Amino acid sequence: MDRPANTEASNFIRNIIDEDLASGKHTGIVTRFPPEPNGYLHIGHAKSICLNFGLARDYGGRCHLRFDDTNPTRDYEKYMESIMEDVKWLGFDWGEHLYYASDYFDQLYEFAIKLIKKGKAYVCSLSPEEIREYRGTLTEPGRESPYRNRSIEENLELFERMRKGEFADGEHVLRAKIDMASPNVVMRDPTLYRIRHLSHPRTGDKWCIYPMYDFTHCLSDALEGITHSICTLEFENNRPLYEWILEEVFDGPHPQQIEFARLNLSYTVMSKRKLLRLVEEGVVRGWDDPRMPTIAGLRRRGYTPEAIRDFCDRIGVAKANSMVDYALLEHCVREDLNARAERTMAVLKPLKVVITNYPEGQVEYVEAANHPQDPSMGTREIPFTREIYIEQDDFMEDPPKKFYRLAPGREVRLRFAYLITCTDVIKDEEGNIVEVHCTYDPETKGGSAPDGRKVKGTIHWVSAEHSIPAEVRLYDHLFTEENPDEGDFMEYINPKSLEVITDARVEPRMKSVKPLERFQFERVGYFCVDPDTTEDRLVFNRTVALRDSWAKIQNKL
RNA sequence: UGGGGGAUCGUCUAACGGCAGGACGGAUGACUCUGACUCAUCUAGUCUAGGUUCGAAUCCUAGUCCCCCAGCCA
Repeated sequence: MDRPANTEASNFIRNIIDEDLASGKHTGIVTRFPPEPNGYLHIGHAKSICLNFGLARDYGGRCHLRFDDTNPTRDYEKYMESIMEDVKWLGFDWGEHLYYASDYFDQLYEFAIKLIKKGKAYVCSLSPEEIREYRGTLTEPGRESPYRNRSIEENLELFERMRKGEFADGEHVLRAKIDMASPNVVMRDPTLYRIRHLSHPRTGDKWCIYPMYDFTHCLSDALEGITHSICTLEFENNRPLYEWILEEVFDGPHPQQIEFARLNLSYTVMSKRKLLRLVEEGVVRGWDDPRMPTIAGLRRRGYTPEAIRDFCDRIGVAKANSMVDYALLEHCVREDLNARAERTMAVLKPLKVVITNYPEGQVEYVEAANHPQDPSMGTREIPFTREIYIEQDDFMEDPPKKFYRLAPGREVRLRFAYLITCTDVIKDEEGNIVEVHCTYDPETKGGSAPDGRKVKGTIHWVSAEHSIPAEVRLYDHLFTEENPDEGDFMEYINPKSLEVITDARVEPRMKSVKPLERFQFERVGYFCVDPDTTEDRLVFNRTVALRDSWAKIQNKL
């Protein structure tokens, strides 16, 4: 069911690669996906993953997975596994090319020494506050550190003593000697190494000095032979530094940094910090809550890797900040699931229907196609009985003109079963409809009338006796605002983002489903079996509702 | 009133001096044992003002608006 990748899609990065290949600058390409393992991957990362791995695939190159673990952070390891799982689940393979920035610490240290020896780096003993003051502002140049002109020998000795652990955190840093008057503040003698007496999840206590991102990233790219180092827009200011470092210390070919706009999706937030807050403050049930834009959340919600990849192909790659409509993601998953999801009938909000002329105790089975366009998916037998459930929304006592479902005196088709006509409406003391009585036409088994009469409406149903109960979780946007980042996002949390239905009824065949299996509940939507499902409790997540043109008509009435 | 980027239908994105195209959304209709799917038609755009040119989204000039940068985070 795999759709071929859209390799035609043109974007500015492909144009650059095409030129590099045509000019002979490169004979092949190498990209990388370099997450910092301090959070779960989200749909924004998926854009980067699809871009980097997709480029490697389409140009016959390779893409590395590199954990950017430069900062000694305790919980790096707990995220690494989920990141690898998510990348694999999305359908990408880094093969042998799994790397860790921390693997380069030895080489990075040597590069730092080389820089010092060239007189292009120095140990600065200003305090963090002083460094900030000396840096100047966006409109005023910075001032040179009083330690800027230490001798190479002194710098070498100090840096060595930093490495040996002779100083406390914050006492000294290694800085590049560039230009304190640069209009680009990134170039005002940026910090390259800082002291951190912390053990690193991968290098343990070997180091107490750790390189900064700017120093690590360009050299890691170069060491791995990356040709095109693709990152997001906020690193544009860092590109001159990326190039400066390589120019000063790296002898081989230099990777080219290219920046693109990160993904923004309407009605959601994407920053790790904000997603973490949602988890920590209990707004959602965890990183894999089906309302989260995380890969784990989307997976639990029932999204397929194919749908996510298709989405990433369709949104394109450019440099302009943009906000993609959530409806596009929904379109992609509907398109994929329409083709591959087995159909079944489920009644979310049951209304009992008694077919008064159907023999009590009788059970017969009707045959139903598992997919209307794909006969290879087979058929199933569904029990039909005197008492059934239909959707409350499929009955109206006093229907408007365009309503063509069940109503007093109206005939509709029960999907795959019989034509029934409503004869009575039963209400409780408060006037609520509790039951509907109908008669069926025994000549219409299977759903068509021998006399050729047409019925406009077809509704879904389940046997009252044979159907089994299920919990169904309906989801809506997590935020009420299209752009929750404008203002305090916590104020825009959608109180109705989750609706739990505990008394839905599903076909008896659903007894044996497995977590993450996906179905289309006919006329309702696409649903996925939640891992909360147990032997005696079925739980479904609504991935996305079917398009509903009746709802649109209703809105206009 | 520093520097770096960006601006094309409502949204996302193509067009590299030569017919502004696609997708999503929206609208209308056809089909239909899912008001689904599918199909058809329609909708709607080059930030502004000048200039160069036979011809400008594209080149030039001047504006406007938006984003990023002052972590020993990435």
